[in-house]
Amino acid sequence: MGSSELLKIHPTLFDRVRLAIMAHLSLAKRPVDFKSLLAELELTRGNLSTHMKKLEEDGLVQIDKTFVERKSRTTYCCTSKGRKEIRNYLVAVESALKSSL
Amino acid sequence: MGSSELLKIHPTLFDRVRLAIMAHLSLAKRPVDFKSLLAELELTRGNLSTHMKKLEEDGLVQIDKTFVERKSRTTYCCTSKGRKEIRNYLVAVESALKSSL
DNA sequence: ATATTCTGGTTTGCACTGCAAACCGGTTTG
DNA sequence: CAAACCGGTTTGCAGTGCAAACCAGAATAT
Repeated sequence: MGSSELLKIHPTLFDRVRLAIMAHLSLAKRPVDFKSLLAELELTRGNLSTHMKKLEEDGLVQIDKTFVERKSRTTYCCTSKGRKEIRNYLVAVESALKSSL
Repeated sequence: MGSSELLKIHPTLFDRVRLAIMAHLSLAKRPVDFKSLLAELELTRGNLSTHMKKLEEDGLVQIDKTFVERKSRTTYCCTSKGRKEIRNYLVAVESALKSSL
Protein backbone atom coordinates (compact mmCIF):
# COMPACT_ATOMS: atom_id res chain seq x y z
CA MET A 1 0.00 0.00 0.00
CA GLY A 2 0.93 3.60 -0.54
CA SER A 3 0.59 5.08 2.91
CA SER A 4 3.22 2.90 4.54
CA GLU A 5 5.87 4.35 2.25
CA LEU A 6 5.01 7.83 3.42
CA LEU A 7 5.75 6.90 6.99
CA LYS A 8 9.34 6.12 6.04
CA ILE A 9 9.97 9.70 5.01
CA HIS A 10 12.35 11.53 7.31
CA PRO A 11 10.06 13.63 9.55
CA THR A 12 12.30 16.68 9.40
CA LEU A 13 11.83 16.83 5.63
CA PHE A 14 8.08 16.91 6.02
CA ASP A 15 8.05 20.67 6.18
CA ARG A 16 7.73 22.81 3.07
CA VAL A 17 10.46 25.25 4.04
CA ARG A 18 12.99 22.60 5.01
CA LEU A 19 12.21 20.60 1.89
CA ALA A 20 12.78 23.73 -0.18
CA ILE A 21 16.07 24.32 1.61
CA MET A 22 17.20 20.76 0.98
CA ALA A 23 16.10 20.90 -2.64
CA HIS A 24 18.21 23.98 -3.09
CA LEU A 25 21.24 22.59 -1.28
CA SER A 26 21.10 19.26 -3.03
CA LEU A 27 21.16 21.03 -6.38
CA ALA A 28 24.04 23.29 -5.49
CA LYS A 29 27.47 22.11 -6.50
CA ARG A 30 29.26 24.19 -3.91
CA PRO A 31 28.42 25.32 -0.37
CA VAL A 32 25.66 27.92 -0.15
CA ASP A 33 25.92 30.83 2.24
CA PHE A 34 23.30 32.19 4.59
CA LYS A 35 22.57 35.28 2.58
CA SER A 36 22.00 33.40 -0.67
CA LEU A 37 19.63 30.96 0.95
CA LEU A 38 17.81 33.85 2.54
CA ALA A 39 17.33 35.61 -0.77
CA GLU A 40 16.32 32.45 -2.55
CA LEU A 41 13.78 31.31 -0.01
CA GLU A 42 12.43 34.60 1.26
CA LEU A 43 12.45 33.82 4.95
CA THR A 44 13.39 35.87 7.96
CA ARG A 45 16.90 35.35 9.31
CA GLY A 46 15.66 33.83 12.54
CA ASN A 47 13.48 31.38 10.74
CA LEU A 48 16.25 30.25 8.41
CA SER A 49 18.69 29.96 11.30
CA THR A 50 16.51 27.62 13.32
CA HIS A 51 15.69 25.46 10.31
CA MET A 52 19.38 25.09 9.51
CA LYS A 53 20.15 24.18 13.09
CA LYS A 54 17.54 21.45 13.02
CA LEU A 55 18.75 20.14 9.67
CA GLU A 56 22.28 19.98 11.04
CA GLU A 57 21.19 18.22 14.21
CA ASP A 58 19.58 15.58 12.05
CA GLY A 59 22.73 15.23 9.94
CA LEU A 60 21.04 16.38 6.75
CA VAL A 61 23.27 19.40 6.22
CA GLN A 62 26.75 20.39 7.25
CA ILE A 63 27.39 23.88 8.59
CA ASP A 64 30.75 25.56 8.15
CA LYS A 65 31.74 28.81 9.77
CA THR A 66 34.73 30.80 8.68
CA PHE A 67 35.88 34.41 8.62
CA VAL A 68 36.31 36.17 5.36
CA GLU A 69 37.47 39.79 5.24
CA ARG A 70 37.02 39.93 9.01
CA LYS A 71 33.35 39.06 8.68
CA SER A 72 31.78 35.80 9.67
CA ARG A 73 30.61 33.64 6.86
CA THR A 74 28.41 30.59 7.37
CA THR A 75 27.94 28.12 4.57
CA TYR A 76 25.77 25.07 4.29
CA CYS A 77 25.96 21.96 2.23
CA CYS A 78 23.88 18.86 1.82
CA THR A 79 25.37 15.74 3.41
CA SER A 80 25.22 12.38 1.72
CA LYS A 81 22.60 11.42 4.26
CA GLY A 82 20.67 14.50 3.18
CA ARG A 83 20.80 13.42 -0.45
CA LYS A 84 19.72 9.96 0.50
CA GLU A 85 16.72 11.24 2.43
CA ILE A 86 15.72 13.55 -0.41
CA ARG A 87 15.80 10.62 -2.82
CA ASN A 88 13.81 8.57 -0.38
CA TYR A 89 11.25 11.36 -0.07
CA LEU A 90 10.74 11.53 -3.81
CA VAL A 91 10.46 7.77 -4.20
CA ALA A 92 7.97 7.49 -1.33
CA VAL A 93 5.75 10.28 -2.59
CA GLU A 94 5.78 8.94 -6.12
CA SER A 95 4.91 5.44 -5.07
CA ALA A 96 2.12 6.68 -2.85
CA LEU A 97 0.54 9.15 -5.24
CA LYS A 98 1.45 8.10 -8.76
CA SER A 99 -1.21 5.46 -9.01
CA SER A 100 -3.97 7.89 -8.16
CA LEU A 101 -3.56 10.00 -11.27
CA MET B 1 13.87 27.38 -9.62
CA GLY B 2 12.61 24.39 -7.73
CA SER B 3 11.72 25.84 -4.38
CA SER B 4 9.04 28.18 -5.67
CA GLU B 5 7.01 25.20 -6.85
CA LEU B 6 6.99 23.81 -3.36
CA LEU B 7 5.37 26.93 -2.02
CA LYS B 8 2.37 26.32 -4.25
CA ILE B 9 1.58 23.06 -2.52
CA HIS B 10 -1.61 23.16 -0.48
CA PRO B 11 -0.39 23.67 3.11
CA THR B 12 -2.86 21.19 4.55
CA LEU B 13 -1.31 18.43 2.47
CA PHE B 14 2.10 19.15 3.91
CA ASP B 15 1.56 16.71 6.75
CA ARG B 16 2.50 13.07 6.45
CA VAL B 17 -0.71 11.76 8.00
CA ARG B 18 -3.02 13.92 5.92
CA LEU B 19 -1.08 13.11 2.78
CA ALA B 20 -1.45 9.42 3.59
CA ILE B 21 -5.18 9.88 4.14
CA MET B 22 -5.56 11.69 0.85
CA ALA B 23 -3.47 9.10 -0.99
CA HIS B 24 -5.76 6.42 0.37
CA LEU B 25 -8.97 8.28 -0.43
CA SER B 26 -7.86 9.27 -3.89
CA LEU B 27 -7.16 5.64 -4.71
CA ALA B 28 -10.47 4.39 -3.37
CA LYS B 29 -13.26 4.00 -5.88
CA ARG B 30 -15.99 4.24 -3.28
CA PRO B 31 -16.41 6.15 -0.02
CA VAL B 32 -14.23 4.91 2.82
CA ASP B 33 -15.55 4.64 6.33
CA PHE B 34 -13.97 5.80 9.56
CA LYS B 35 -13.10 2.35 10.78
CA SER B 36 -11.35 1.33 7.57
CA LEU B 37 -9.24 4.46 7.50
CA LEU B 38 -8.40 3.91 11.13
CA ALA B 39 -7.19 0.39 10.49
CA GLU B 40 -5.29 1.34 7.39
CA LEU B 41 -3.47 4.30 8.88
CA GLU B 42 -3.01 3.17 12.47
CA LEU B 43 -4.03 6.37 14.18
CA THR B 44 -6.08 7.06 17.27
CA ARG B 45 -9.73 7.93 16.67
CA GLY B 46 -9.28 11.47 17.95
CA ASN B 47 -6.35 12.08 15.70
CA LEU B 48 -8.14 10.80 12.62
CA SER B 49 -11.25 12.77 13.47
CA THR B 50 -9.47 16.10 13.67
CA HIS B 51 -7.53 15.47 10.49
CA MET B 52 -10.72 14.67 8.62
CA LYS B 53 -12.38 17.78 9.96
CA LYS B 54 -9.53 19.91 8.70
CA LEU B 55 -9.50 18.21 5.33
CA GLU B 56 -13.22 18.84 5.01
CA GLU B 57 -12.88 22.48 6.02
CA ASP B 58 -10.38 22.91 3.23
CA GLY B 59 -12.68 21.20 0.75
CA LEU B 60 -10.31 18.32 0.10
CA VAL B 61 -12.67 15.61 1.30
CA GLN B 62 -16.40 15.23 1.63
CA ILE B 63 -17.87 13.77 4.80
CA ASP B 64 -21.14 11.88 4.76
CA LYS B 65 -23.01 10.73 7.83
CA THR B 66 -25.78 8.22 7.73
CA PHE B 67 -27.39 5.62 9.97
CA VAL B 68 -27.10 1.98 9.12
CA GLU B 69 -28.63 -0.67 11.35
CA ARG B 70 -29.32 2.05 13.94
CA LYS B 71 -25.62 2.86 14.16
CA SER B 72 -23.96 5.97 12.85
CA ARG B 73 -21.73 5.52 9.86
CA THR B 74 -19.39 8.22 8.62
CA THR B 75 -17.79 7.92 5.22
CA TYR B 76 -15.24 10.05 3.47
CA CYS B 77 -14.37 10.64 -0.12
CA CYS B 78 -11.88 12.71 -2.00
CA THR B 79 -13.33 15.75 -3.74
CA SER B 80 -12.21 16.82 -7.18
CA LYS B 81 -10.35 19.67 -5.52
CA GLY B 82 -8.64 17.06 -3.37
CA ARG B 83 -7.52 15.13 -6.44
CA LYS B 84 -6.32 18.30 -8.05
CA GLU B 85 -4.23 19.25 -5.03
CA ILE B 86 -2.75 15.76 -4.81
CA ARG B 87 -1.71 15.97 -8.44
CA ASN B 88 -0.27 19.39 -7.82
CA TYR B 89 1.65 18.07 -4.84
CA LEU B 90 3.23 15.30 -6.88
CA VAL B 91 4.13 17.58 -9.76
CA ALA B 92 5.66 20.20 -7.46
CA VAL B 93 7.75 17.69 -5.53
CA GLU B 94 8.96 16.02 -8.70
CA SER B 95 9.94 19.25 -10.34
CA ALA B 96 11.74 20.43 -7.22
CA LEU B 97 13.61 17.23 -6.43
CA LYS B 98 13.94 15.27 -9.63
CA SER B 99 16.88 17.26 -10.92
CA SER B 100 18.91 16.63 -7.80
CA LEU B 101 19.20 12.88 -8.34
C1' DA C 1 37.52 58.47 20.82
C1' DT C 2 32.85 57.23 20.95
C1' DA C 3 28.49 56.94 19.20
C1' DT C 4 25.63 55.02 15.45
C1' DT C 5 24.69 51.99 12.05
C1' DC C 6 25.38 47.75 9.50
C1' DT C 7 26.36 42.82 8.97
C1' DG C 8 25.67 38.14 10.08
C1' DG C 9 23.54 35.48 12.37
C1' DT C 10 21.24 33.36 17.28
C1' DT C 11 17.91 33.21 21.01
C1' DT C 12 13.36 34.11 22.90
C1' DG C 13 8.25 34.42 23.23
C1' DC C 14 4.17 33.51 21.32
C1' DA C 15 0.66 31.49 18.49
C1' DC C 16 -0.54 27.53 16.27
C1' DT C 17 -1.10 22.45 15.72
C1' DG C 18 -0.81 17.38 16.04
C1' DC C 19 -1.63 13.98 19.39
C1' DA C 20 -3.97 10.96 22.76
C1' DA C 21 -7.01 11.10 26.70
C1' DA C 22 -11.26 12.20 28.18
C1' DC C 23 -15.70 12.68 26.85
C1' DC C 24 -20.48 12.01 24.77
C1' DG C 25 -24.88 10.20 22.65
C1' DG C 26 -26.72 6.17 21.63
C1' DT C 27 -26.89 0.75 21.69
C1' DT C 28 -26.27 -3.76 23.16
C1' DT C 29 -25.33 -7.06 26.92
C1' DG C 30 -25.51 -8.88 31.75
C1' DC D 1 -31.00 -0.90 35.54
C1' DA D 2 -26.10 -0.90 35.29
C1' DA D 3 -22.11 -1.84 32.66
C1' DA D 4 -19.66 -2.29 28.62
C1' DC D 5 -19.46 -1.05 23.67
C1' DC D 6 -19.62 1.56 19.36
C1' DG D 7 -18.65 5.53 16.60
C1' DG D 8 -16.91 9.24 16.67
C1' DT D 9 -15.85 14.50 18.85
C1' DT D 10 -13.81 17.75 22.02
C1' DT D 11 -10.21 19.09 25.22
C1' DG D 12 -5.49 19.72 27.23
C1' DC D 13 -0.97 19.50 26.61
C1' DA D 14 3.40 19.15 24.50
C1' DG D 15 6.04 20.30 20.55
C1' DT D 16 7.20 23.57 16.72
C1' DG D 17 7.46 27.27 13.18
C1' DC D 18 7.62 32.11 13.04
C1' DA D 19 9.25 36.93 13.60
C1' DA D 20 10.87 40.12 17.01
C1' DA D 21 14.33 41.01 19.99
C1' DC D 22 18.86 40.35 20.84
C1' DC D 23 24.06 40.03 20.41
C1' DA D 24 28.99 40.44 18.83
C1' DG D 25 31.93 42.49 15.85
C1' DA D 26 33.01 45.71 11.83
C1' DA D 27 32.33 49.94 9.32
C1' DT D 28 31.00 54.69 9.33
C1' DA D 29 29.98 59.13 11.23
C1' DT D 30 30.64 62.87 14.68
